[in-house]
Amino acid sequence: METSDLKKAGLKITLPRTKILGLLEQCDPRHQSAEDIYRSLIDAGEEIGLATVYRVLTQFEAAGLVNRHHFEGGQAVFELNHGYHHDHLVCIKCGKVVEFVDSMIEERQRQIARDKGFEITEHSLIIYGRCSDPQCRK
Amino acid sequence: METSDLKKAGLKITLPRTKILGLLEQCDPRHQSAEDIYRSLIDAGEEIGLATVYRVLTQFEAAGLVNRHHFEGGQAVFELNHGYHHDHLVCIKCGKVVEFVDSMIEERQRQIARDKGFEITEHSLIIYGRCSDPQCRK
DNA sequence: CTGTTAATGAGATTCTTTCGCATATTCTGA
DNA sequence: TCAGAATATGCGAAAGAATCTCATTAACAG
Ligand SMILES: [Zn+2]
Ligand SMILES: [Zn+2]
Ligand SMILES: [Zn+2]
Ligand SMILES: [Zn+2]
Repeated sequence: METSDLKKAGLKITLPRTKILGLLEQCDPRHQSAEDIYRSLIDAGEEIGLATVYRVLTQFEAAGLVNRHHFEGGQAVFELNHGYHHDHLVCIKCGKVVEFVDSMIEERQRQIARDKGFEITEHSLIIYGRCSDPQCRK
Repeated sequence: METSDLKKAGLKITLPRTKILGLLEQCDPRHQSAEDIYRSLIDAGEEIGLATVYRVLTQFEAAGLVNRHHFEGGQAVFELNHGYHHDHLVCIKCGKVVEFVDSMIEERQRQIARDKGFEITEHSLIIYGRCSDPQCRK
């Protein structure tokens, strides 16, 4: 992901935008809330406002650079769009997020929409559970 | 659904609870927000507080009488639990909600969770799109 | 460099949901 | 039937997430 993508989206290349893009690029917490990003930047000594983080993420979303998901529990999470659609498994204990794609599920959804006379625009599939960490299985 | 279910849940049989249960019983708008329910009751001349509606719905949910879903757009919606699990198709134009069940999708989810080492507790599958109404297809 | 235009930060604001508490209602069992 | 204890209610305040307003600052085309 590069700053040139910002240009393509008609967005000026500004410090806040490049910083946020930088944070979104990390793979470790691929799914981060606006507040997570804000905290990371503040803790790193950057001067940025929470409103800017929300604004920028919303613009990135509109430009297709980022996807927003509403997992349970308050804040939306954002992730860099890495090209292919996927769904999520979320651990209700530790918050771990695992991505998956299942072509059978995708196909069945298309079939169901067809049957019910719907034109799909998008979908959200989130499986909640306890991950394999022993701490989470207690 | 009867007031005896309230007793079973350890809840006193009060006017607000029976009124809310009554509204949830209707099939027409099966999926209603707390505010929808509040408005219906106020418009019907009942004296009730919004906080009570939220409180009661949360208790109903805890008792397994009601399910809460977070469709896009602000408020959560509630529906009477009619025994069997189902997922939802939501029209982004008119808000129409269609329920469906697909055993293949359900099975694939179990399989995916197994593969990833997750113990499923629940899941949320919402398909967004435009329904067959010509108004919604423009 | 400089002017125009867009972007930012801070705080106020909206919207949804929950809390706290004084008052009112249930319901038990005398 | 009627206390009295235990719960529930309504109201307003408060919390939490996200957006808006607007004066100030930064980006970048020329
Ligand atoms: Zn876990
Ligand atoms: Zn993801
Ligand atoms: Zn429609
Ligand atoms: Zn439903």
